[in-house]
Amino acid sequence: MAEALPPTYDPKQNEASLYQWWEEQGFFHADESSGKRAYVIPIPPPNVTARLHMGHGLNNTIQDALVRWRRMQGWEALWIPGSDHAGIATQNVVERLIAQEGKSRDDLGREAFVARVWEFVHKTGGEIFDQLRAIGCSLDWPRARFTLDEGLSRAVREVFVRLYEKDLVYRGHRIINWCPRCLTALSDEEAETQETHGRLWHLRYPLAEGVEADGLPRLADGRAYMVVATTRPETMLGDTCVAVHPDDERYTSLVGKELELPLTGRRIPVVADTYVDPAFGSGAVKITPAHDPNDFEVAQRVGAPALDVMTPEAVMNDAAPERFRGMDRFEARRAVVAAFDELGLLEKTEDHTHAVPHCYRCDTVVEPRLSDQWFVRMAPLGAPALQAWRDGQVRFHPERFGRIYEHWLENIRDWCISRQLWWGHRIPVWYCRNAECRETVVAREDPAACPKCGGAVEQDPDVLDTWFSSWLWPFSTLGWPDQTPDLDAFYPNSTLVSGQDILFFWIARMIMGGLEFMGRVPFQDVYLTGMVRDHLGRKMSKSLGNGIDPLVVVQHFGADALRYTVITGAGQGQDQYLNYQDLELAFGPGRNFANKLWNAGRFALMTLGDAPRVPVESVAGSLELADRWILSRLSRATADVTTSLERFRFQDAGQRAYDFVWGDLADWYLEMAKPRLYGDMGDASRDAARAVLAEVLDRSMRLLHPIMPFITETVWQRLPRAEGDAPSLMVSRWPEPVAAWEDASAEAAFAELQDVVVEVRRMRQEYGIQPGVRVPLRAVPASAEVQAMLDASRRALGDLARVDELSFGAANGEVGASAVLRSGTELFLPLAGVIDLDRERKRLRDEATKLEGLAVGTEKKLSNESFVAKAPAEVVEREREKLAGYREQVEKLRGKLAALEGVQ
RNA sequence: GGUCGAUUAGCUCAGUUGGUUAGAGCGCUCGCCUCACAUGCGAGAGGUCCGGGGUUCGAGUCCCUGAUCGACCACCA
Repeated sequence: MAEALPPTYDPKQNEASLYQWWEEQGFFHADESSGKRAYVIPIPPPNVTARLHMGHGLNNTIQDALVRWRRMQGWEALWIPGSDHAGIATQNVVERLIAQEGKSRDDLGREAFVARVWEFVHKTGGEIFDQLRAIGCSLDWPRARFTLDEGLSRAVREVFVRLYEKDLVYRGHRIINWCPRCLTALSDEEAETQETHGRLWHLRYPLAEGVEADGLPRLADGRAYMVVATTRPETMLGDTCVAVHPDDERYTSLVGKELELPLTGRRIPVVADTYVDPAFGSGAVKITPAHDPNDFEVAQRVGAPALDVMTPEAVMNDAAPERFRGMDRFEARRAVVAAFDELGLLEKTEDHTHAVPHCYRCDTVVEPRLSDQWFVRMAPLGAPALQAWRDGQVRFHPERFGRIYEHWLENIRDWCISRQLWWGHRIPVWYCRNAECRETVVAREDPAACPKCGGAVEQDPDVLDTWFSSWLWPFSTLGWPDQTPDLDAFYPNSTLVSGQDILFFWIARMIMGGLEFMGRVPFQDVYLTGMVRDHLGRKMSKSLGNGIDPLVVVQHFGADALRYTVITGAGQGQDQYLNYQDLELAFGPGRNFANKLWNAGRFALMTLGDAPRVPVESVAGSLELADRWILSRLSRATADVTTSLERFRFQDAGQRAYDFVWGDLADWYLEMAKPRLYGDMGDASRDAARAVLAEVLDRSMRLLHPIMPFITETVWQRLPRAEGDAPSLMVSRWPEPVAAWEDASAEAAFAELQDVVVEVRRMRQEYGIQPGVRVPLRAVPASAEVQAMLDASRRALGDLARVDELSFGAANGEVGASAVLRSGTELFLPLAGVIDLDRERKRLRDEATKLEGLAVGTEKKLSNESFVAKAPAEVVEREREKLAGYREQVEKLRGKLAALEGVQ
């Protein structure tokens, strides 16, 4: 059996088949009727057309680690897979596809286009699911959902109708963010502001003919004028007034009078509104109600009309003067500025940095546009969501995101949910075509006719924002609005793991939705991951070509290596940096760790063989120091890993398990146990070592399973099974710390042993003693206890240190290498003739000097009255002990030096 | 313009409520193909904890301030 295992672990041979076995065995399935406490994670549904990237790799690994851990702890753990129809994104992809055939969506028509998108989704949509399988995600596949499937569509419709009935959804004629490329409205969140270096143009608006005023500058022809500043000069074509502050004395006499709007021949009034900041620019603001949200509000207050001068594509329309018609907005901008300049109406141009909103899907500059759209009234939904956080019903990790959430909710604005797209949930609103009636029908079932007049109705052509289905995810996936067994068992969910970028898009809205429709927060904990960046700190992106394909990593390093790397690569909520040019640097350590586990397993197979598992309790009488030490360390590691997971400290959990397995178990215990396991130390000793080794390895695999599921299962399957064990590690029990194993004195004694061994190795290295050379070691232990420990570990110590003869006794000033350990134990290697005595003298002197320095520092500290008076007694006591220790060591070193005096 | 992060070894990161000589991995140097593992074993070098003030017996840790990088929010045209 053992010989069959190659010395190097090959993840490719294990992972896919292991995953398939888990899935076939039904281990991923959560039973809604088990009655066990439920642990549920709502997956952030990836876009249906998405391919897995490192961001998915990170947050799905964390989710899987949590689900696997809770499942092992005995919870009914549910993780439902799903994907998002991703309205704009998917529609854009398909539009590009058909564009290659020389067609537009209008050529196809709505029905055919939507059919085409479905076809595309069915063909490529499942790809990301296979990729999640490849990294080991234990998702309950038969429960997979899609935001546009029948059930979720019903939930969306129910929610829209309910909100309409409560007057929380309404149709409004407002300025919204409009993408002139996608030709749809966007929510405020979908308009991403980018810092842009632009210009601020100062334009002169002359007073209209027959209007006079004092104190204004004058043009060459004698007309007085006002100056307005703008970053978007083309919008002046749609100006319908100029606003000044009512208290601005420069302009009070002008309020109510008219200006001539250049290039248009229109006369527009000067109005007063407190929105204007008199200190900024000229203190006069051009008002373009149809193309700026603030201007729109000012116009509403002062009763100015709105004049839309652009087409949906942001091309100047027929309302613009003829010479500008048909011009793109940026072309018109240049033309307007040139025209002002020509007329002597361009006062000045300044450089100006400001935030410009861009479409989050295609990066086109957003054009504010006046239109009819559907909105959700957010204030009534936001208040309970804010309160829930304040009450501690929802907690963010890291905590600071709570304040960001709070700030957003306190300033929440209504949510524009209608999109002028074809791919998505059609808005369940019908309008009566009877011009006399015009009834609006909002209904759960499609109406055949107008309920008021019996006339024909037509459905609103728009669809809903993609996020309008996502915010229902935690309960819509469980069958809501029906009262299903799943909903009973699994709502509320438990933990949400997500990127920070969708805190507002998704997380905050889910909390609002959960409270509104289910009456309870959808989850208690929210863990926000940082971003995966390249080694230069840049976002990974297709255009920069600096991304890392998780599947390539799985191929070359294994899923466990990927998972280990992302788990241990960043602190809570911190960004992670990975070098796409050197995958070995990033993922090598994880692969090596998996290989370490593999080999620990091989070692166990070779030494434990097919012998039945013996419980540790049954060998309690013959446990040796190393046994007691490793069991104690294991219990503490178990407690630490569990605590770290509970606190969402994944990096700590991974690191702690790694340190235990590699640093304690592999480096020390396995080495010390070898002679015993080979039978050199007698049967009792061997049996004790076997029992302990089996126990410790078993528990180590359990501890690491949530992070590295494949290798741990692979090793665990080959270990001797304990009575009544589960068929798979993934459904076995999470280990508990064992108080009875924790043994401070064993740990202290073993630490002394480690000191001895390390020191011997150091001396051998220092003096270049070849591995095969036998050198006698003498040790003068500080106490009978250490003496006993050294005796007990004699064989193991010899093996580790590669010192074949050990003799314990006084060194008597004999020439050789020597060392004094922290415990006071003195080591001596008689090396006359082997070593350079001058070098040894120097080493001893240096060591003594260093210790003297430390002693002086400590002495000074202790002679400080304030320290002694104010520091805690135990701290002072510790300092005293330190000082005594330093002095003792210095004494011994001096003795050694003296012994070397005069020796050649 | 607000708010919030980050800055510790060449690189990627830990460092719990202030308290032994600030840690790990990778890289580097040296020695090892030692019967689980060379994806390994052993030893070692390497740090003004971003700068400047302050509080304290004591500061990587707390306060103030500056710098650099980053994120989020924001209607100053």
